Amino acid sequence: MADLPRVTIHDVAIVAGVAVSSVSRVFSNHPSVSPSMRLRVEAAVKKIGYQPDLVAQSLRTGTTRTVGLMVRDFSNFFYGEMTKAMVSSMSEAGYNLLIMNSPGDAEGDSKMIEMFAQKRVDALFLATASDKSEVIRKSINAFKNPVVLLDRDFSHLVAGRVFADHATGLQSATKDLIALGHRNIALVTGTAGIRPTRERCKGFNDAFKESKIKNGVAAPITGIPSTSNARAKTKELMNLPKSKRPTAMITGGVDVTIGVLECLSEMELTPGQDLSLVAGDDLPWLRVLRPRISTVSRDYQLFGLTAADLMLSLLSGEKPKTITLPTRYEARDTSRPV
Amino acid sequence: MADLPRVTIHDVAIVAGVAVSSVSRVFSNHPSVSPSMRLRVEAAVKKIGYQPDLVAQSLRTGTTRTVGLMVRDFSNFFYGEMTKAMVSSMSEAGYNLLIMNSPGDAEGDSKMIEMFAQKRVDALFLATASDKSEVIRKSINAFKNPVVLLDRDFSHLVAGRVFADHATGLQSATKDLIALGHRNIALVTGTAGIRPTRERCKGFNDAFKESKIKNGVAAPITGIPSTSNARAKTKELMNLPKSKRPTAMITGGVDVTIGVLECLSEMELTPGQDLSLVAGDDLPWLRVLRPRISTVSRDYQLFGLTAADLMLSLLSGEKPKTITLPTRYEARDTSRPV
DNA sequence: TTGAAAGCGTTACCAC
DNA sequence: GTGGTAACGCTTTCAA
Repeated sequence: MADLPRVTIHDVAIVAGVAVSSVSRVFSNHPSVSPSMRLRVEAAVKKIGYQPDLVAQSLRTGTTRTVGLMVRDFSNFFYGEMTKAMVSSMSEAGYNLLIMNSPGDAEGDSKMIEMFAQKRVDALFLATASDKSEVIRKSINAFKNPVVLLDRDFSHLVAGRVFADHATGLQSATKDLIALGHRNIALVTGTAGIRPTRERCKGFNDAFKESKIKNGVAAPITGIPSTSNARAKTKELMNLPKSKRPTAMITGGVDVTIGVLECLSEMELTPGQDLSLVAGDDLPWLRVLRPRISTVSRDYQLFGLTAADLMLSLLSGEKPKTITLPTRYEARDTSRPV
Repeated sequence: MADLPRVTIHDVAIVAGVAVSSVSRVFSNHPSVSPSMRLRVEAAVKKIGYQPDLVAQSLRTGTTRTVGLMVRDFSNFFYGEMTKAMVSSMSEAGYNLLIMNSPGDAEGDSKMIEMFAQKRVDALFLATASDKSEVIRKSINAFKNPVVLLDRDFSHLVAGRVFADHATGLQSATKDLIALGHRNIALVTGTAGIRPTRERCKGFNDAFKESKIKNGVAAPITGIPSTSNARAKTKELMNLPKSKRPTAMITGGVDVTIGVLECLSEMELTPGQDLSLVAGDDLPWLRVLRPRISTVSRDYQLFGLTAADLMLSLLSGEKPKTITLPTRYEARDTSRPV
């Protein structure tokens, strides 16, 4: 436990018999350093095992080579895949990721962002709990380094944005179900406070408008944040009198999908038979389920990769832009005629 | 983009008309600071919107209140749940998590650990690619702050350890299958370079030894790291002539489970009917699968929580210890007589 | 209780 | 090309 004193650039200077500034130059590949100097310094470094202190470097240079990442739920498969891709890309470029859980409320998110600022991160990846909150918007605005929003759409905010085109996928799915004769379709999804939900609702509603059917029941059910919530809501829907019960369901988000499936399986209802079902997000294990569930899918890792690329471009001084990634509706065994 | 100069403790001192040291004392709740001083400083802080610079603090105090976390795969459900729990617990205690992907090889892991050291993290959570590598052992040893190993068991290393008792769960599962008449059971799992695999093999082999059956084929198949590998290996096994084909399979790890299920479903083989199957790790969606797959389950979030608690105890100066968390075999529809 | 000043380990400017 | 030195923003003695 004896805290042996740290080996500093000073020690290297002494051992090599040169000035600290020269040692520093060697490390930063400064143009004007003689070969002999480089050799002496490198020998000394090897001899005493010096490693630069990144904290001191940060204080001096004002850059930490650390980027903050805040999401709501790391155990969510989408965020897991995304994080994995981001960590790889960013670390290749010499950046580390500092992670925080979004507390789930605006005040909390705001505090987190300020925390990141105090840690002096060079940039921020953000999937905030809401993208309509003025408090959050303010703290993002106060943060003077690059920001990339992950499927969040604050207005009047200079930031990079990566979007998934949920609307188009959802619209295709809904149109297909309508074409199959469904009139009462339930879209069960998360809070309207964030973009993905709003986009899903939009695609859903647009499909109904477009097809001009009468008696269509297109009431998106939002505010279902968790697996257990989704399970309960599904039960409620399935227990409705037959005339009011939806003949098809569309889920929004991975948690909701699991909850809906859990409920159906509890109630011994078979999707594709007792009702039609479209999962609003793809999951690897959906492939082993029988019947095969229709999905609106997209590439999660690509999302992370794209966000990282965008971030690196911002970090190198380019202008923020918005990139929208496609989603694709895949009809499988559970898109059936009424 | 005009980088307005940072508001420092110095500015506060000037505005409040006091010394910087006094401002510092107010912030660190030093006992000897008069109420009037506190008021003046707080007013000044509010007036100019000062927020302490954590990097400068770190350099001065030698502590970053940042803990490193290295795992192989954030998209793995287990690590996701674990990470989530850790981030919560640690951040409650005022610590942030800096994350890195394990490159998957010893040299890479070693470099990452040195990187963490340069970033001066206060401690390290580690799920290394191997726990038999001397290179990795050395870099962990060179790291002078607390370390908690996540289901990794380096010998001769002072570190906290959190283990899952895979052996017991696997042993129960294997015994059950043997009792059901299975003699040729395939355990398909990851690399033997890490503890979970070794423990699973141990439990598996112990069950065979203990039951003293003759002609038992107990050859664990290790070195299957990914979903696609598992799928290929399963295909190979299922295509074996009937006399050599296993009548039961046990998977080790979440990726393997998915791969095996994918293959079975491709080959139109039904677990519980065409062969018995035990998933060596639980997953939330296993509950919606029919037939219901037998599993060896454990509490993932508890794992993260326990690791965080252990870490905090180390951080407060307590001695490292090893905590082993239970696993539980749950026979469901896919543990069937031969 | 308060203030002055040293120093944490770097980098970058300025002489030489 | 190299060396000295002043910061970076903070905490922590040490005096007063």
